[in-house]
Amino acid sequence: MTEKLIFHLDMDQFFAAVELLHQPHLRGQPVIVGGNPYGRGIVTTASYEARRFGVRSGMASSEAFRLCPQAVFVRPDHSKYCEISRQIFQLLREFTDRVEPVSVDEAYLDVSDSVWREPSVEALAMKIKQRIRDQEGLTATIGAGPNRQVAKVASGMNKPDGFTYIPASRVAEVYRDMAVGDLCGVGPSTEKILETLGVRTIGQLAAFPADILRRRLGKWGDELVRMAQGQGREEVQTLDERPQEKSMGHESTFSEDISDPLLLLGRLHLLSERVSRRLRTAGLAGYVVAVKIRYKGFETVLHGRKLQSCIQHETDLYPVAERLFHESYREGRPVRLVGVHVSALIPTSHLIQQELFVIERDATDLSTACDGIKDRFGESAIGFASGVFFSASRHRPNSRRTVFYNPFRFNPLKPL
DNA sequence: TCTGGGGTCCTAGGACCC
DNA sequence: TCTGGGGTCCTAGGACCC
Repeated sequence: MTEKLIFHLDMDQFFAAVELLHQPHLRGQPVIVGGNPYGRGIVTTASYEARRFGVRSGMASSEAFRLCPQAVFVRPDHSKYCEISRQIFQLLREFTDRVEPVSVDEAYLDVSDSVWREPSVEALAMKIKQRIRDQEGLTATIGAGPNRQVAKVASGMNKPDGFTYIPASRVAEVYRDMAVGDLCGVGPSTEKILETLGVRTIGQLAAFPADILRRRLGKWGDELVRMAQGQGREEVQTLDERPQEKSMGHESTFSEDISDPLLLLGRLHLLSERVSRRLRTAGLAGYVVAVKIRYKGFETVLHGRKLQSCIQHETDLYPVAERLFHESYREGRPVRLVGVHVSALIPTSHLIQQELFVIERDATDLSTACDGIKDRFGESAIGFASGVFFSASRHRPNSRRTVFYNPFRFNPLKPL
């Protein structure tokens, strides 16, 4: 059996790059795609110019603004990114039919069968990068290796617009002095645990006794050692092969903390509607409902329950969410976020036995009618009265337009 | 400084049954 | 009256990823 060759492709500063394509006059300036710097948003993507000021994705927008007050803040426009992403994935399938999307801007490609048509691994990677540049005007970084984990580490080594190939024979040498945090799956918490064991580099991790690690990290300990030794999954799953979703949910953070149960329930109602609409679109129903409440101070509680029969419509989902909310909400405490999640999903086509899936005829008719209106006029065109309060205030007429929050240009939120 | 929203996977404790 | 041990299911929470 010949060795596999996996590519990990990562678009460079994708959201920011797309914004720069649409607004070329912003080139060379620090651009931050993310939430309102005066509100509770976070940075989704920072351009490389903004990163020079220490701005990182995941950081609070307010913090990013403090670090880089001259930055141009742009509200994310996901429909724009999805469209370009779709075109890129289509292009990738010209090189191999084994493409696995990880997110809008990331994919694994199994190029084991196509690389032989090219003079080298690098030549194939350059060809793919060039195609993306020609067609979309965007740059990508590619990492190559014998499996997904190695390819992923490789793509992280040389960004942006880079290419790195780590053949199996060179993994140990390349990994030896790299930080354990460079492995995908090792976050701050695992890194801290490893540090207490005296493990800082991937080389040290590869030689660490697996049984000690297993005691501290469970199964994950074994997996980590294997990853550090350069082993990993080789298979790439195309969209058709991808397993069905396991859970679906929506949550939303208030611009200010709220402790009025009626307002909290109003938002829960709106979220229940959105979740059930997605369930219907996907042809799924779920047995487990959970409500999430994040209080002021970030303390988060999740309260859920498995139901006798599975549900799909908001007329079934919301009452359950409401009950769960009343069971767990600590009266009077300010809340920053609420969420509704449905899991233990099953395709409705599998529900042949009538008793397992009792749908009220009225609920179906109502949902179908609402879905039709939303399809034609948009998501906020119709909703339950208790949810509309937020719906109306959130969806301002110009909310689809890119908004500059930068106070030196235009600040719709706070006078200087 | 103060932390979005969409997910997946794993663990641990308690209930319950045999 | 006190007490096992294994297995499964449910629930809550945490770590991590993009």
